[in-house]
Amino acid sequence: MRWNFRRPNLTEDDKQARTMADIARLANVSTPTVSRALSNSPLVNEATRNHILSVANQHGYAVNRNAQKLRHKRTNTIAVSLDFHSHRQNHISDPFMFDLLAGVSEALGDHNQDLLLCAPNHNDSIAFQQILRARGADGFIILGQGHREDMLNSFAATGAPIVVWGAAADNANYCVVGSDNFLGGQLAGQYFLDRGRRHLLFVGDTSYREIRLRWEGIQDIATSAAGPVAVDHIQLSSFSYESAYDIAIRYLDVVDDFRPDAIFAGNDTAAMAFISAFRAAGIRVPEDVSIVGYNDIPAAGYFSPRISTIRQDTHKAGRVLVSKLMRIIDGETPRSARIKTEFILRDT
Amino acid sequence: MRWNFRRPNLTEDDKQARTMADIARLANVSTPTVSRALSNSPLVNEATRNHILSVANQHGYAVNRNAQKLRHKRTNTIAVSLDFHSHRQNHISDPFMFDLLAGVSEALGDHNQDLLLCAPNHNDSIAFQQILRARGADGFIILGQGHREDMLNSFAATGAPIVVWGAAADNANYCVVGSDNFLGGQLAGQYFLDRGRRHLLFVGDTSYREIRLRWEGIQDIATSAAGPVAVDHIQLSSFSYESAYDIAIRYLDVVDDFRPDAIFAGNDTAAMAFISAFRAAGIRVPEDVSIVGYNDIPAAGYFSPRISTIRQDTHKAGRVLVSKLMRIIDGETPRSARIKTEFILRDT
DNA sequence: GCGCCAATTGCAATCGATTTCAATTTTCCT
DNA sequence: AGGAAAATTGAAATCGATTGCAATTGGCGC
Repeated sequence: MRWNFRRPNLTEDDKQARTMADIARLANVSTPTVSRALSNSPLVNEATRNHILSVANQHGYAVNRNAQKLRHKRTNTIAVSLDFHSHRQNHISDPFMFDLLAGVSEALGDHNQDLLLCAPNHNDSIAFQQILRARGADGFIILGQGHREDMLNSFAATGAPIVVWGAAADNANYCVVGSDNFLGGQLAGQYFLDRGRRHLLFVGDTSYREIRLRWEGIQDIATSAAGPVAVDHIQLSSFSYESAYDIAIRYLDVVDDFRPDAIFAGNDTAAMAFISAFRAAGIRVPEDVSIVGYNDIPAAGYFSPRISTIRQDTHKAGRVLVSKLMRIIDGETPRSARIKTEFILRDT
Repeated sequence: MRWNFRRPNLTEDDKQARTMADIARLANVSTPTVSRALSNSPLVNEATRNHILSVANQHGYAVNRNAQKLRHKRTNTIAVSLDFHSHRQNHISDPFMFDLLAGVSEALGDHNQDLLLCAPNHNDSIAFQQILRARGADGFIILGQGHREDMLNSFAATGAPIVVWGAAADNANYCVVGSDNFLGGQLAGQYFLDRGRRHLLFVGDTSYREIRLRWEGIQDIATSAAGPVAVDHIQLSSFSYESAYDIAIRYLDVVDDFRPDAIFAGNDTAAMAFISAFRAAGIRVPEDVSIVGYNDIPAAGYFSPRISTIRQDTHKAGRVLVSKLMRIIDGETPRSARIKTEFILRDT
């Protein structure tokens, strides 16, 4: 029983100083007074408080969070749902989610909230409901791409405090924070037009709303441009490099009438795959084809050629998600938000 | 107050069915009976249990976990410490930690444990102790590179149930799970020798024990080889691509007597940086120089050239970390473990 | 019909904190 | 000095579950 080992250099009293009652006894006061002292209540005399605090410190006392949560009916815990499984299944290798999680973790720390990390097995809201009902957390931050929107709507309709990373549907009744995907598409489109490109190609899985918005952004720029601009689209079904590479090769085989001079990829990995495939086919990048990715993953900066891309401020995103959720828990109904999205010019 | 919204299609009773007492009243039994029914105690009559279960289900009842934890003095929660801050600061872009976290998350789920994600501000054990004392978790899984080993030793000495990802020091009194770094180094070294390479260069920050072991592994192979084999070393101080690239360039400038014909990099990102720098200097890879990385990040597979590397089974790692910790919590003292480490042959 | 044992069930105490309210002491003013 | 008001403190109830022990019921053998 290694963990019952007791540090040798502490006083006899210490072994029992685990509860508030212990501290109270040691400090010659009652439990309520200890409680008040520890929570900085103005009701307790300063001298008394200092005494209690020093006793508590000496004994390395920490308030039992479970008792506290039970009594307060508030957990100061936020559940973060991250679908590792589909992340793996879709071969998403972008470190994007990790950065987002880091931002959320940091922001929750600033708000003194604990982070309960959940990986929902099924994409239904029952598991979520249970966590709330069991008072395991006060609210939810839902990360990961491609949520069942109807599920989230009904979950939010129960009054559950949630914020969701992604792109908001028009009928969403919950708070969504995400990149400005439409703008991202416009930025890429404008860049292409500025370079005189006229045959644009969008590569990405438009069954995801976020990706679809990127597509719509580039279409928007194309239609409002002076002169004719074509926008084609290749559907992707996986986020993996290999899959994108295969699709690029197949595309080159099949299509011989239309040859794009600019490609906007839904993510950087796909952009790299297309560059490799095109180069293998003797098409020069960026001379023959301009390429823009999305997310600005580290590899985008050191791929050869260095990939121009759309960057979103992930750290800020985490912060915004948390602050929105805290406001929801406090009774407000903050609006959905889009975070800053910028074009990163590199070689392609 | 959006979250006080009540679903309209439920019965009147429902609004009060939040506690065990509510369910007891609705089922015409006492609270202890409900408790026993829900925990599948053999003490309760089967018919009674079924009735109670159906009532509880109907009302979407979930046991209050905080009350339960308080009473049981066991939280069924594992704290996972992940130092996002130093991760960012060191510009670690490998998705390695994310994969590890995914594995841990999945394994904890299988063990019915909740995952409390902590990002310790200071690298001292006080914050950890507090979590244990406050009964926020039953044990710790510590991820991330470069822990203060003395800190972990003293933490473990208090009897805290912990497992640590990394490489074990000889005097470590806690359970460590990690890649077989020494073997990884040997594998890389053997590969080089098999190709007839004689001037090996190790690139990595040997102040990390894990990295140092990789270095020692390749040295081991070199010294036991037939004939003379040189092993040089370049110290890295950051995990970023840019930093490694700069160091590679500087190295090429300074050194003109010794020209390595094989490079083993402490991580794939550094391997890519060195390849780029060497190629920019007109050195051919893999013709003039063989290169092996570590971790097998996705980019290693689609960098050009595709990078040979050492892969560790991250998912397995998460599983092992968790099972070791559960055993520690159950009173055993499992031994440290190394997980499978294999050489991945690609172009370099 | 009676006593005994096994099977169910409920009462009350408990886990460790917080909060209401009452009790006590101090302070301060006239 | 007298007394109201303010400042401290503690007793007891409470949060929502679990468990030891006692109480009730039914079954069975004789």
